[in-house]
Amino acid sequence: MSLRVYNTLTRQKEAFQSIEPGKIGIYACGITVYDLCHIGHARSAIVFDVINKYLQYLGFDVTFIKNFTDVDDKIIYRAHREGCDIKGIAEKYIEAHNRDMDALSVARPTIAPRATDNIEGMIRLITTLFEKGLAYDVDGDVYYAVEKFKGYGKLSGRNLEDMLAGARIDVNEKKRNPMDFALWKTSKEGEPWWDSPWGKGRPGWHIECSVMSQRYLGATFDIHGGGEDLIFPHHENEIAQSEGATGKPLARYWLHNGFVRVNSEKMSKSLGNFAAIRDMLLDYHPEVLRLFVLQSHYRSPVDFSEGSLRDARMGMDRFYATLKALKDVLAGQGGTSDARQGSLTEGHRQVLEKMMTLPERFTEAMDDDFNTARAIGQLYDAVRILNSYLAEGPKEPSPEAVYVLGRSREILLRIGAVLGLFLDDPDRYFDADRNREVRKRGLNVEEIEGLVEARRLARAQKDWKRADEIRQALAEKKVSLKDTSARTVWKIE
RNA sequence: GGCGGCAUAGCCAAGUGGCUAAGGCAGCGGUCUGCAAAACCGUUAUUCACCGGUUCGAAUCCGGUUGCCGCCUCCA
Repeated sequence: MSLRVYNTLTRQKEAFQSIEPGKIGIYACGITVYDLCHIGHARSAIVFDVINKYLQYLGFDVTFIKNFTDVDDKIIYRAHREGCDIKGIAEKYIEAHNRDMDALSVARPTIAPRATDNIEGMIRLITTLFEKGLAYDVDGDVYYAVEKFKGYGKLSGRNLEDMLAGARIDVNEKKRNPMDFALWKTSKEGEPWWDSPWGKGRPGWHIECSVMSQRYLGATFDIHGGGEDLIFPHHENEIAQSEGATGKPLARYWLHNGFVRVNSEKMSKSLGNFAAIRDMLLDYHPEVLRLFVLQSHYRSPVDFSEGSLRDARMGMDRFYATLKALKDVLAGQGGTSDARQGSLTEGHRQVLEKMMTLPERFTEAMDDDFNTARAIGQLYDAVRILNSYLAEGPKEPSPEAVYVLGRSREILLRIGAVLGLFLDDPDRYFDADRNREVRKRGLNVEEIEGLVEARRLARAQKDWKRADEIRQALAEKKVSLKDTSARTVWKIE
């Protein structure tokens, strides 16, 4: 089986074939840099990060372009409010964006171009559109004449008549058709401006993506992606601009991720349920966020809530508990073994063979339109197999077991890396998790450890009643204890 | 008003024509444990919103009904 992807343009899954063998160009619409990134940005970024990494895992040489739109009404407004220029706002939020993305283990794009570095290209493209009769200017504003582009509406599945029937379109006397959109706008007093054949002005919203995608990936490239809300008007307009100018298809496959909701309602500023990535990361390990996102298919809507994230945390704990067990067993053995695959006895061999089918089951899931949810199901299966194997084996693992566990861990980590999971050290993961949970619940580490110590003394005297009272008291604070032969470890439920 | 999507166990969520309807969380029974926790084993949907139809065969295709949601305006 080979890769199939759902193409918004054709509304069906198609066999994926790159334009150039072994190479893939992806353009993902980045953010407009006027505010902190929220979990909707996080979802989109994580989804396309996994797509990027998976294509690389398949052996493709991927060029991944994600832009910053750094000139726009909202940025101008923000700059006015904060008393600085748009460059200052852009720098601030690009830096914040990069920090958030790094924290989420989202790989940096191959190139992250900025709109304001491509003004000349925009002017050239608009000039071409003029030459093709697709653009017109009115008092320094330039519009795209959508009626002149016959494919207009093909991506979003609309036609101009239907859209005009909807009454929510700006009345703008300057436009020949209400659906025409701005390519270039006259700059008002106090707004940033660039010289152009149409006077001092600034670009419209969609033009930058047409220019930058063509600059870095050519007239036609493999994959264009973004959130589903960009289908219309943004991507529709990009198609009109790019294809209108070049006469060639802009992208072969259009991929769009579904929306994020918060507590079952749409995330919006007016509802006050905007969750910044930065704030979420105070409460959850970044991989908990990734796991949560990847547990649903990328095109389905996803609902963030405390409960759903708690479940994701439980799942992530399960993975890391196994990784910790593997780490501990292998550390005790120096991680090496003389055993060989061919000489393994029955039980060991079966476990290793199951583990060795994991990559192929993973690929099968991912090849089906990046079905990360199914892929994660396979990882849980693998974890259960390993836990069972660990539970059955003797305390001191045999060289065979060390070999099997070592190989298994490699496989797990290699696949996890494609999803951006299992990148942390298990001990660090649990330490950080405990600190976060203690802080979130306003608990006191010294107090908990004092009680744990008191219980240890009680247990040493076989005062089970006292020991159980302490356990009960801690349990009420959601602190669970685990007695091991050496010591008692605790964790927040 | 136009366009589109979704409806699978208590919750989350795969599966989109045919083996026993993945997996996670929660629950229950067991093993382990002083008691627990974790882990493991077993168990939890004869059924996929509802009604028709196509088919040897449908959760999966078609038509209708109901409910929820998104886009059509800035938006990942």
